[in-house]
Amino acid sequence: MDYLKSLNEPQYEGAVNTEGPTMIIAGAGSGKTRVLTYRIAYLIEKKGVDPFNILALTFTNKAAKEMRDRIEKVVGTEARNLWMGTFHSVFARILRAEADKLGYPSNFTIYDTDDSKQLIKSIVKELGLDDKIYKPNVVFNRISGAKNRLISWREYINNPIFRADDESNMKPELGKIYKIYSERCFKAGAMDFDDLLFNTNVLFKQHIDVLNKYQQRFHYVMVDEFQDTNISQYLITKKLSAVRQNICVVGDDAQSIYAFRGADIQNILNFEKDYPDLRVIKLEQNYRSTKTIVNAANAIISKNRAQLKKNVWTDNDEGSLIELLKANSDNEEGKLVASSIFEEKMQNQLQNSDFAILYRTNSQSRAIEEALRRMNIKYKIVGGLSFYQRKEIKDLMAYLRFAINHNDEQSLRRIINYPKRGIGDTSVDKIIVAANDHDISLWEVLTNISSFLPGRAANAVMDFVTLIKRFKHDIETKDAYEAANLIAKGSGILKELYEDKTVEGLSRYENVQELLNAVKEYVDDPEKEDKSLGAFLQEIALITGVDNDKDDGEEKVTLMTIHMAKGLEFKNVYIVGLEEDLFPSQMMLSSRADLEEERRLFYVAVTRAERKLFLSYALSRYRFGRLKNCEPSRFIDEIDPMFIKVSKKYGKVESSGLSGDDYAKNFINGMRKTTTSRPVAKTSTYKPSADFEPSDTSGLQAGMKVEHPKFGYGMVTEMDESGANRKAKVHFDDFGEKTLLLSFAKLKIHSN
DNA sequence: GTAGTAGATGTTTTT
DNA sequence: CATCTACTAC
Repeated sequence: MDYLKSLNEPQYEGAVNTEGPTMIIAGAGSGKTRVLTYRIAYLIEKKGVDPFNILALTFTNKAAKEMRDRIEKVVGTEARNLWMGTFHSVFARILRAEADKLGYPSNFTIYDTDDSKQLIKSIVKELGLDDKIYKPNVVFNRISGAKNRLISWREYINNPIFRADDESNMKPELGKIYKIYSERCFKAGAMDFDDLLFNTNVLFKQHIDVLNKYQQRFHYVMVDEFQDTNISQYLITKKLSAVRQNICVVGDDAQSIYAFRGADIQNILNFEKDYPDLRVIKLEQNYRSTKTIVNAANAIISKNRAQLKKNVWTDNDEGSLIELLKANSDNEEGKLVASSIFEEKMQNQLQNSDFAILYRTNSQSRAIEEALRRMNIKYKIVGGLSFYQRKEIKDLMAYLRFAINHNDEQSLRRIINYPKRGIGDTSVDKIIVAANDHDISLWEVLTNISSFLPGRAANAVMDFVTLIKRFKHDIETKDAYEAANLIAKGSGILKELYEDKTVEGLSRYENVQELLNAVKEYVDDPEKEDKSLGAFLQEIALITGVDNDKDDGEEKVTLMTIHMAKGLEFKNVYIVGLEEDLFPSQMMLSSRADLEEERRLFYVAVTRAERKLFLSYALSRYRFGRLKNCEPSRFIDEIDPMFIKVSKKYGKVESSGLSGDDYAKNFINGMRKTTTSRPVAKTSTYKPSADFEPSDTSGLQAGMKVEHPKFGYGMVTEMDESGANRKAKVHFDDFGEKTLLLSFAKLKIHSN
């Protein structure tokens, strides 16, 4: 038990108190994974628990794999038998085994978000509804939200509150769409991500014997990142541990960043009520970061209203100040960051892998990438458009999926006319309508197509059916690799891509080959028992971009979204694009709770840094083909200026406006004006006059009336000249109180 | 009814 | 900037 000696007191408590309900509140960088790892190792080694009886749930496959590796290092290969994985993968596995009890085939397809949205889109179209009002995104989120709160379509339709809510949002048909969506998924033998959890709940509720079986199996249940669980997930773990009560959850309310996915911070805040004899352990010592970073992070999160009491502190050095870089444009921002990395590397003997660049949205990576390439700094992007989301991969996967599950509507839509075989949209719509109107399966329509379509189209469909039957035969008689190869060739996808000699076409062809290689690797892996194509598809259905990152051993700077940065740490971290409306995102600013989530997101990002933290923002950004004005993020103001050093070295803002890159872009776009302003928030009717000319703000004082090009008229309530930047608090008529950095704010002084 | 093309149109985060 | 939509020609 040597490893236990390396733990501090609360960590040790967390590792050895294995019986009864336990909640570990783990501040950022406090060694939570370590505690969880040793806890499991302790159970196996000291308590002699069979790994088969331990269930450990994580949020990403990566986290699961990492923890399994770490446990394996301590207890050896026995750790392989642990039930460890994401909620989705563990319960998909259980659902496959019990699928018949819910009326699903065991080879059910898993729809990703893309599939779900496509299906919603076609349903909206079939119902003759306006897709400007019933936007697939919005409808999907509403359905997803309902499922995550375990509200079935029946309950949804019968609930007057939802109805009233939807009607006031001008979307009275949402319940109907939810119903049809659920029915169509069921008919297609498909579950979406939320169904994996929703249906597990249904399974455990309807089949007590099944629940009992798994209650008997899992003697110990552990949940990592508990703050990110939604109700649906929480209830599953609660049910599973109901008999033995050995449930241990680890989390940090300050790091809850998945509310948009239904994560409910109340889970962690209310856990105590559900388990009155709960043991609560707090890990408050941060081992990762400097005092400056810990304090700056605490400053941000302390502004949140709902939180658990916790005092994160560190013994580490004071460290250097947080550097604030400002740039004229996103391209210049990229250059600043790239050259800063270059210098840091030289001065402090660091490697590329010591650096991470974090951003709020994936699209922000472009400008950074360009700059890094120019300075010849190697980088890798984690996440983003994952391999399995690429069109060519999805196409081939659709063939594989459909050859296994002949009722998978979304896959059929993808492949029935790709490559082109003379079956147009109208025919496809007819097929799907026929299946629904006559209440028969898609495959039945396809195999009896002459009753539904006129001659020419029917012939094309019959050829397609023959093709699929052949593929099915291949799958049943050959291993996954051979079958996939035959399907790639037989479908015509390989030929289609091979003939495309453009750069993109070439890379698509290579990607398909890459997928085939992945199948081969799977088949050749001695640890995999089931070598069928079905088994392969099941395994990769829940794999995402992060898990897929291949390491070729080269030292690289890591680029990723802040969400992906969870659980990682780097010596130097750059957070870019710290602009109002981008981070915090304007889409999130509908309520105070949403702003709190953005703060937690920022907190997570900040605490990734071990030694140095760089914040940067651009005053204008080239997005979606347009150049837009930006303002520095309010988060900069929420950190005590004591911790910030405005970098003079890099942040040279020239008054002339645009850098070379942007001039070039403007020229190409034929734009004479340097910038166009961002659209104003919905509630506002304010439009700045065309000749808006900012005034000199040097004499600005509390009580003065001002005009802002975006926020309209307001009154200065407070001036702050103490820090590096002069700031003014302004109460705007339409937008409430804002803090403005005066060196950037475009203000017109009207009177006093 | 299908295929090809020119023009319009969004754009958050992840399992 | 890639994807979707509307239009035209077969």
